[in-house]
Amino acid sequence: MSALPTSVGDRWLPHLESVELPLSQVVYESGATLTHVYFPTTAIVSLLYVMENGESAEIAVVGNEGIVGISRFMGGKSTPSRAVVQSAGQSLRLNAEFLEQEFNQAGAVLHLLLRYTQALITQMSQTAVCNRHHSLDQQLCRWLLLSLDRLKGDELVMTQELIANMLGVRREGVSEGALKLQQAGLIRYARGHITVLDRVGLEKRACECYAVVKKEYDRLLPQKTAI
Amino acid sequence: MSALPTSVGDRWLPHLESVELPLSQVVYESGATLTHVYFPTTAIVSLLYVMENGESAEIAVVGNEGIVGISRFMGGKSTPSRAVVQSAGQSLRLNAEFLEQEFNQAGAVLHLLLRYTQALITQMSQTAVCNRHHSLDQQLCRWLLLSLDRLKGDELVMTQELIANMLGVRREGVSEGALKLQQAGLIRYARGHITVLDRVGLEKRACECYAVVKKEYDRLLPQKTAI
DNA sequence: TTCCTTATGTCCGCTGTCGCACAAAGTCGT
DNA sequence: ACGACTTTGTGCGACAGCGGACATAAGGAA
Repeated sequence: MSALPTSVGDRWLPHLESVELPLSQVVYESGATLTHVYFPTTAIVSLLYVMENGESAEIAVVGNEGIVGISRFMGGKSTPSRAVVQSAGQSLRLNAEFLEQEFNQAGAVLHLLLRYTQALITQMSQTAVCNRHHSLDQQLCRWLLLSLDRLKGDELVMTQELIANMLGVRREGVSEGALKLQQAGLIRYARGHITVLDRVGLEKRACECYAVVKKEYDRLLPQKTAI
Repeated sequence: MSALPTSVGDRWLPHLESVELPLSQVVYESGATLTHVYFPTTAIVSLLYVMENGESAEIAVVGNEGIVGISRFMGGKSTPSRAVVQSAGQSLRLNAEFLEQEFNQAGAVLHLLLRYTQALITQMSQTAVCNRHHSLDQQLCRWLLLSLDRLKGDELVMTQELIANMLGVRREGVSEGALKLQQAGLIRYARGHITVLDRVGLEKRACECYAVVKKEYDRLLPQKTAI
């Protein structure tokens, strides 16, 4: 965060410490609680996800424009993406300006919002890893499970075409994958209706990505959350 | 954010509004400034990235556990990933507890940190899209450019093996890609040293992902940032 | 019922990337 | 200068997923 140290100036200076970061040094380990947050000046740090089998993929790269360790704390007005309803239903809605006022007073609500953001970031990272390393069949299982967790019951109302669009693959690939799952007795489907028969079986076929995301959501957003 | 509305209670209630979200509705469009933030109850909303050619990939899925529109505002203590130094050099370091105290007082520093977080999220999203849809050659160009932006000069000190690990691909693939770039006169390299000769040429060969990420970093973190 | 639209099943050749094996060339320590 | 190690080049078979073309089947509307 190149502009940060100089402008914050006097208040931060006594707490800022210059360190060397040699090649291949692990700045923080998966799952570890950070003791420091880093603002690289000339170093570049890669955020990397390492899978169970040792394969890995870079999620992002951080240089002097940024911060390593955002998980230890957590605006523009828009984001370069689109949001599409994937399943019809109800929703609550809050005025953004009001939310902004709330937010400016910080407090417990703020921290909840930020924890959710961290969970969402985990999901995005895992999506990147999954896209790189896992088969269409595995990704289909992951996707079904993630959707199922967000619905009551065991039925999804969505066509294979829609799923293909969400995963960014061909519809035919989803058809073949779904057929295998049906033949294995894990799901049953017909014309836009998918019923999950064997949830545990799906979890076994899915890659680790589903479990990682689920675990992190549970950790960061326990149901008993009280503000 | 299932726990949020009930616990915040009286203060938020007058501002909360229940709406229907029909299938295929666009909740917010790429690049648009949001007027509302959504807390789905029974609906599921997919965050989708649409490429220039119309192909798309889902970045994340949000149900009643979450929020649609985090870009309109923005804590666990760790994250399920590893951070590895990718290029030796110096760095500043700030005590995390001190940062947390600063943070709790909100203010301008907070907003800068959150804007950076949003830029980082863009990079993660784009990585996921890129992994899904673009060739190794394109991704190599993107990666070289992103790294180059974080260094002074035009030379990268890193082996093709390391690059392969970062991209999550085979070393041989990187070798072939690098060879093409050298034969095209865009780069020159030897045993862990890569010199970029034609930056514009690299940008032309890269997929749109590089430009999207760069543009968003520039928008959210302009160099003249003052606190 | 009949027709039309939507959803799913199946086949084929093509291409990019993988996994593996090994050669060639450069660098470093002694 | 020599050997050992690191880095890069190259060839080859295997295979997942793509693109395209069609066939089949299940609602829904008239």
